[in-house]
Amino acid sequence: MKKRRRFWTVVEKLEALIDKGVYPAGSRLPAERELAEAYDVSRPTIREAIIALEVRERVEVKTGSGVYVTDFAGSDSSLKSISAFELTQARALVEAEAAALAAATIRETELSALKQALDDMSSAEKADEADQRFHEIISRATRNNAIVMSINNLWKVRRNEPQVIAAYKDVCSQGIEQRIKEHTAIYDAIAKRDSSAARKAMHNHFNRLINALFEASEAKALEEIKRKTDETRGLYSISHLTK
Amino acid sequence: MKKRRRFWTVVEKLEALIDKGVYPAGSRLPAERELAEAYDVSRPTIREAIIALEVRERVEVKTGSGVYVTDFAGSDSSLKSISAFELTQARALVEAEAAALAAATIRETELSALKQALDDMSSAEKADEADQRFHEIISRATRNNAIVMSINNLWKVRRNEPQVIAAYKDVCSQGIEQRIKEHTAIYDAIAKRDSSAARKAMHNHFNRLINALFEASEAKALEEIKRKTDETRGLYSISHLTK
DNA sequence: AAGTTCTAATTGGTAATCAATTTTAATCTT
DNA sequence: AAGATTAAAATTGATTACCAATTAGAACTT
Repeated sequence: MKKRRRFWTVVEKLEALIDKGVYPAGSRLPAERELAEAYDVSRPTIREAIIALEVRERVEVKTGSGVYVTDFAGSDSSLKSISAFELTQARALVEAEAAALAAATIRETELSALKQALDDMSSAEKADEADQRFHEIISRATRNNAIVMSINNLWKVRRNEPQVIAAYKDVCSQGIEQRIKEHTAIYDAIAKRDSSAARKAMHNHFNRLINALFEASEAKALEEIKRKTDETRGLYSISHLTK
Repeated sequence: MKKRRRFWTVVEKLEALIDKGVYPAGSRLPAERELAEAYDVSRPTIREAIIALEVRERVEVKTGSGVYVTDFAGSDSSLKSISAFELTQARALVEAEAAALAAATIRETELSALKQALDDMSSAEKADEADQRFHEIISRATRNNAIVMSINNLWKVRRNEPQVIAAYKDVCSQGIEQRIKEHTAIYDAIAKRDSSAARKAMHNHFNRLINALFEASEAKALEEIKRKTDETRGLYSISHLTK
């Protein structure tokens, strides 16, 4: 599986070095010829890699001078380490309002699709997909592309941020019937076109999630403390001396 | 000002042709050598341009076969034509909740910065910048990076979507004292740590904006109708015959 | 010390060449 | 004639070598 073009591997290596701080923001990269020798590729290949980094706005090329690392500090604030708590709180707020809106604007066909998603949540293998579908139907039912975009972006964080994925992993699997119960409440409220009930039901759903996240993280924190304590205990223990 | 590297001009031309539909999604671009001749540059330069397009995910390169245009239809759904109404509604919902949260979590230093932004709104040239700063301080005061991200993304739409820019242009300039009044109400509510008042004040602010947008678009629609009517009248008029 | 000039380093860009891969067409086999 | 095999053509992948344009810094002059 080495069919990828060479410059991509150079891009990855250089980007890793930039992220690692070996080439800090504002600093100059080694000359193209040096890089070519260092990575054992030709100069055009290095040029291609630099162009890729330039398109990604990681570096800036100054003719006759060199390649300089872009100051990327604030620019990538969109991916500034979002925790599972933050994400869930944000989702609670946005999706609750979306549900309230959707209760007023949803169509019959969407309502039946929502029911279908709810039913699909019962089967274990479809559950996660159905969950996502459920929320997406509601977001689209708002007839507001800005809201759809916002919720989509939050889902992107949900899918891409490692710490979020890890945190949700522990929580999602447990309490399936509880999850279905909450989604049913959301569905019922929307079906009744009751905006404030829909908002409340959605809030309730996410509240439970946040609490579950809290408990899980508490449990993990306790475990961590215990582990460290054990380590320390091992360090200072004198039991091995008396054995 | 032609210091830009050559491949960028090629990138622009090719991207324009792709957008225009000359090279539809899935179709193959001409061979590198043909492109090199067509744009009167060398083959490496064409390669660089293609790499730039590849990094942007506009094309896909298949070794020995050719360069194919990526199907970009659904991928860019995040920017699926958001109207000023949609954006404002979404901002109303999200920023109102942010204000409610911020009322509980804001610090004194942020509060004074908020006051500063409020004062700066009085001077005409700083007004827009101060407005943006005002809302950003609130979003950051939530201590929730997911919310900050969501609001930032909505601001991106605000700044980049042409139809949104045009719609806001007509509205923002008028009613400056009204705008300050609304922002003062928001500030007061947050300063009092009154979450529901902050939410309400923010809602009120955006409601006025939506109404203003409505009026402006109505006025424009009327104008458009009148223009078209005049055109038609001119077309069918017999006045020029009797003159 | 300040400004100027020159030189070396660096990126910008091209041409020519060969390798690897894919597509296409021709050829062979059944 | 249909299908499989093979060969050729087309295309991208990558390198070497070369020269031009720009920049940074050293050396020089005043």
